[in-house]
Amino acid sequence: MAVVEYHPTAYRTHTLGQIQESGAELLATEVKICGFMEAARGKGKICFMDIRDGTGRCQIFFKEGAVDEHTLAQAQNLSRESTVQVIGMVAEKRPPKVAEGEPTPPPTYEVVASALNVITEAMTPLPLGVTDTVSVGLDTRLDNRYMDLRRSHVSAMFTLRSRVLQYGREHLITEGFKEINSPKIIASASEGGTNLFPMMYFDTPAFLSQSPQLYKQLTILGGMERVFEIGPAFRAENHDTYRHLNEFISFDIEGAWMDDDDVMAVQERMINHIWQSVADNDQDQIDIINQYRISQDEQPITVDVPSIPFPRIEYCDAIKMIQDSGANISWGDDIESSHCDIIAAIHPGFHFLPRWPMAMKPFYIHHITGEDGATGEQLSRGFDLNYGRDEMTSGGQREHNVEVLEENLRNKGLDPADFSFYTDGFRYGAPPHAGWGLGVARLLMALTGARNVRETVLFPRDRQRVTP
RNA sequence: GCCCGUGUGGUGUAGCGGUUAUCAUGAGGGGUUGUCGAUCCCUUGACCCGGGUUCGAUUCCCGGCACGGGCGCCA
Repeated sequence: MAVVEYHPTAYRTHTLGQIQESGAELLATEVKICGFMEAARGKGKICFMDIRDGTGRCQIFFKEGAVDEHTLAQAQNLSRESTVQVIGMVAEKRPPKVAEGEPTPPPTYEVVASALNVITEAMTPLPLGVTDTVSVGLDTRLDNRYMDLRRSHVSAMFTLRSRVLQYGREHLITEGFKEINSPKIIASASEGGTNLFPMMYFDTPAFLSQSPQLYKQLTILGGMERVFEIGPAFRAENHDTYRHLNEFISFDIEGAWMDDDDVMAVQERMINHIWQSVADNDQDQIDIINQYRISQDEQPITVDVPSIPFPRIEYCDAIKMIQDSGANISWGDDIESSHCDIIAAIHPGFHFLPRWPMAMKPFYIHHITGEDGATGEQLSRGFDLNYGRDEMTSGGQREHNVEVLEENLRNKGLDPADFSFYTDGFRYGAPPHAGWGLGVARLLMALTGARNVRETVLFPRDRQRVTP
């Protein structure tokens, strides 16, 4: 992971993180620092102020004599979450009293203030307390996300989200994938099936894209070999669950000269790399989340790097597994949430579900004629990746033969003519190819133990919420 | 969209056909303190909206709105 360097800015010479990390070298150095005022203790001749910036926390010590009376009073009466700029000297903090026999903790650092500049004063009361021990409802948190984000475990969640995307990118680049951006305003349904959000594109009716699928494929037809995209997808579905949003970030790949097994292998290598990198670099963020979880009487989470290959449970075997447990399901039925619970009881971690019936998969999924399931019906080269009961990914080998593609479209009740912008791309030489789309928010849920996808999305969009 | 449940200070909660409506956290004031989940004292602030039943509704009933859980569908 790259080393981060914070250069001085117009407002500060050092970050609070730098003061804690390099306090020993900075002793007796004058620094200018900024932050949100988290807590102020002391009403007499002294005041201890904890401030927080995006890199860490620091205690500021105000004392009579070092600052004038007005400054001391200002520090003592400042409302929580006000933003301040402080000038002072770095000093070693007096160690806290430790019980007999306890080891002395390593030195920490503070700033002895000589000047305080209140940048903006926070209104009171706060819509939710940043450091309060009371729990806050999700709706209140989302309505006031700017304040919720100041809470350390929430901040840790989005730091991890950034890292997960970074490690995912990193891995795919090492396997030769190039990052692309496909249009989100489209003229027609890209897959059929789900409901799209209609919109007006000047005078032309258009839609928000539900998936980059067809565009990824066009880049493969264009010879780009291996591509990935991390971008939004929009679905106008009336679902209302812990794992659905109407706008979500889809992490997609597509690769030429590959089949479904090949891209499953890419995916498990990528997830393994992400988990391994988080375990190596980001335990501090996991610790912050765990500290909060413990305060809420929840089990702490551990980053268990999943070993590869992940288990593969073919559709036919999954149906058998579900039937054996006593549930009522027949070949050709969808595997529903309650069925996923049955599989998850046996395979609690990541597992692939390959070889679904062709009838249940979209038109662009490839099938090998004669590759039939238990009841003699055509299987596809489509697969899912689940973590526990939750679907993370849908993917597969794509159909590269234009005649078969058009036949598939007709079989799904779609008119090939509506897809000519896409099917025409297959008429001039087409490589076999495969890919998948992964829900980033769901992957974060798997990593962090979040039980609601809204925890892993900054400003979620669901049926009831378009704001903030 | 369907089924079930819940709406009480800023936040999170307890509770009840007639209460001084509980507790925590916060906010305001003060005391003490090189503090560090600071602490102690005082003060402050709430029953989602509309209709009905009732002598009386925050409590019961109906409707609305909002939220939570489950399901369908999906990533």
